[in-house]
Amino acid sequence: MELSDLKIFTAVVQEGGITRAAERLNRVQSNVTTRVRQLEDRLQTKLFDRQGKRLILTPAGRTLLDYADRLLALADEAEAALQEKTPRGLFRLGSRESTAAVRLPGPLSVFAQ
Amino acid sequence: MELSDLKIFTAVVQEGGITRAAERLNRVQSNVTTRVRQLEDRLQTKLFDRQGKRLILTPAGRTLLDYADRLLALADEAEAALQEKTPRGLFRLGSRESTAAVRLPGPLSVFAQ
DNA sequence: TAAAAATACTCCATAGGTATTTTAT
DNA sequence: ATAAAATACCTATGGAGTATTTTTA
Repeated sequence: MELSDLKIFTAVVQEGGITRAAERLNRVQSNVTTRVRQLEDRLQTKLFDRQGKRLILTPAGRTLLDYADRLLALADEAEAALQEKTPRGLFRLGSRESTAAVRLPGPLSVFAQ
Repeated sequence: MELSDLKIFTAVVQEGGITRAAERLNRVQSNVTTRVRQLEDRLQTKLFDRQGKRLILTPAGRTLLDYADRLLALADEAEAALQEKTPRGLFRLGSRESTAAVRLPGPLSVFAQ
């Protein structure tokens, strides 16, 4: 199961159909159809009940949808965190005691809080 | 960014090297090398500092690791939830008032709580 | 010099596209 | 008759492997 599978799956649910989902995803209808089926195969779970055209979420589909939303949101958050230009992480600084006392308080006060 | 990328990334961190990660993943060393580099390219972020053999996590890598762990755990949880054989979801049941009063309390008590 | 990462290449699986058919409004 | 999903088939991207080279401990 990949994030791209979940992106396609949620698009189908949100758009209420494969064709419209494909349009939004800038993909082709047959591709979306196939990806959804493959996802169902891999998970060994039916995600939609096909009543002709209508695609209706199964309870399992509903369950997956909840997780998919959370996973995609978390993935977005991760990517955003990495784009942060603000320096992060541990910063070690060494100096002589005398220098530290005189020189460091000013510059370091920038990072207070 | 796909879950398989994150699986590879975390394996490299946990095993402390590409070769050992490759072994654990039943993949080949060059493949793991490439996947890690591609991930860095896509995210436009260096995840490791290469000091010769040694791979050392950058702060950004550290950040991604946290998210990766959460994402993979959540994905596992999702798959597990779908394998649950216990029926889930909304269950609608119609009956005549008289039937309901006499016939339903017994069977339905199974689902109490 | 031994062990690990990087590089260059080859191959194949599969994702994505085109065209058509089926199905249900 | 229309619109959407399924199916069959083709193409090509990129993931995975083999072999080799580079690097540093």
